[in-house]
Amino acid sequence: MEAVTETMVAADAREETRARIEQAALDLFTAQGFEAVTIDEVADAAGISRRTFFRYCSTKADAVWGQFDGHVVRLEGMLAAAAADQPVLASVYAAYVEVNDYAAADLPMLRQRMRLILTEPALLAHSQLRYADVDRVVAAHVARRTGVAPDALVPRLVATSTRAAATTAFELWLADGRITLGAALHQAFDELAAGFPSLR
Amino acid sequence: MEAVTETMVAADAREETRARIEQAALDLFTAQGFEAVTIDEVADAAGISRRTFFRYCSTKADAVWGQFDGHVVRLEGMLAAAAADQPVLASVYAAYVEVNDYAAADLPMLRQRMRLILTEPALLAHSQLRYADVDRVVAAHVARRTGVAPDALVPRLVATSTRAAATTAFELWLADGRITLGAALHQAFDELAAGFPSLR
DNA sequence: CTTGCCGGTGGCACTGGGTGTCACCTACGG
DNA sequence: CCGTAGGTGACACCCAGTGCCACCGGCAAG
Repeated sequence: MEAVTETMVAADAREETRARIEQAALDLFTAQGFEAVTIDEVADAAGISRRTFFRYCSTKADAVWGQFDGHVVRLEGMLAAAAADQPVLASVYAAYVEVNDYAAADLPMLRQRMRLILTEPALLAHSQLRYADVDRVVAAHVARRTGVAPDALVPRLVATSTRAAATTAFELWLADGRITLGAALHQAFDELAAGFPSLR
Repeated sequence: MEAVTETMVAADAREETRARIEQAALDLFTAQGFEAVTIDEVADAAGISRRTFFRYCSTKADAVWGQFDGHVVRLEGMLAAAAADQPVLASVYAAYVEVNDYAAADLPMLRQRMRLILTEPALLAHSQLRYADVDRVVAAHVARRTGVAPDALVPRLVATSTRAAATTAFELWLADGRITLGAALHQAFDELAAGFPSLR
């Protein structure tokens, strides 16, 4: 952090550091495995101290999640803006597809990130905490639209099973290099919403 | 560990120690919270050393899971023994209900365990690793019965979403003191299998 | 009875994630 | 020129988890 910050406002420098940490973490974790890399190594690669790493990422696992909070916020906004006459399940379906509509340039990094999250046990475990936020947002939406409590069966079930569908779509997208993420999401949601027609 | 083992075979003593660790862990975690309790405290309460704790539980989180491996094995057996003419989804449904058919005497401890797992963030995260085993078993069953690969969309999706349904049922059972665990499971699976009819 | 093996245990030291504290430095307004 | 505030690094600390070794009990062979 020397010449880089010269002509930079503080917020920009912060964002730039954040991105450098994330890239260093993704690369090191991909190359050597999540457990095999220490935080000191990530911090060194990002040109900061160990202590500063924890000021940007509250957890080692957090380093791979990027701006996931913004992701959740965008999903929440889409759900809130959904047409009132649209079926609830369809609105969740559409919001999941839209929030995961990445630009082509972002796909390689997304692949790297999701491969780590779904492959490394520690990151898979941690993902449950991040996805819990998503579930709360979806459950609140379903509850609002159906007039029941957010912790009732149907809102919770819709939230967890639609997220399960999205996760499955990501797994499929990662394993099969040909299918589009959007196509995988559509397949998974169609199966789920119809009660698994292909099993009858 | 002195007089207790007098008339005991080694395996019995081991099992008795295991149960003591589990009870101590559940009680301490419930009373003070998972993070606030150190392993030394659990070990002391169970009358063993810290090092021995890790010979029984590979992780602090593992202490609350009891004989979950046996659970998974039983589920696998039920799925393997399912009638060939039964619809696949129904066989998964039935196996989940049957494997969670606890004796009344076991319910308090199950409640304590599940409340911790669903309430404590660290345990919720860890649960993902345990449930991954369940998912593999279910996906393998669905794959076998439908003649596709275990990592194809439908087997994975059935596995993750049925587990989501089971988890939701547990949450409902915990929150609502009146409903039976079996009834909650039935409600959740019925919604899921029919594609959320209550939303139409 | 003694010797030697063997499984379970405890003690100890070490690595690594995460936190609290403090000193420093730099940019800013007075 | 001074004072303050926010970001940073260094250090000390706690705790989860691991490797290693020494010990102690039982048990079979001699």
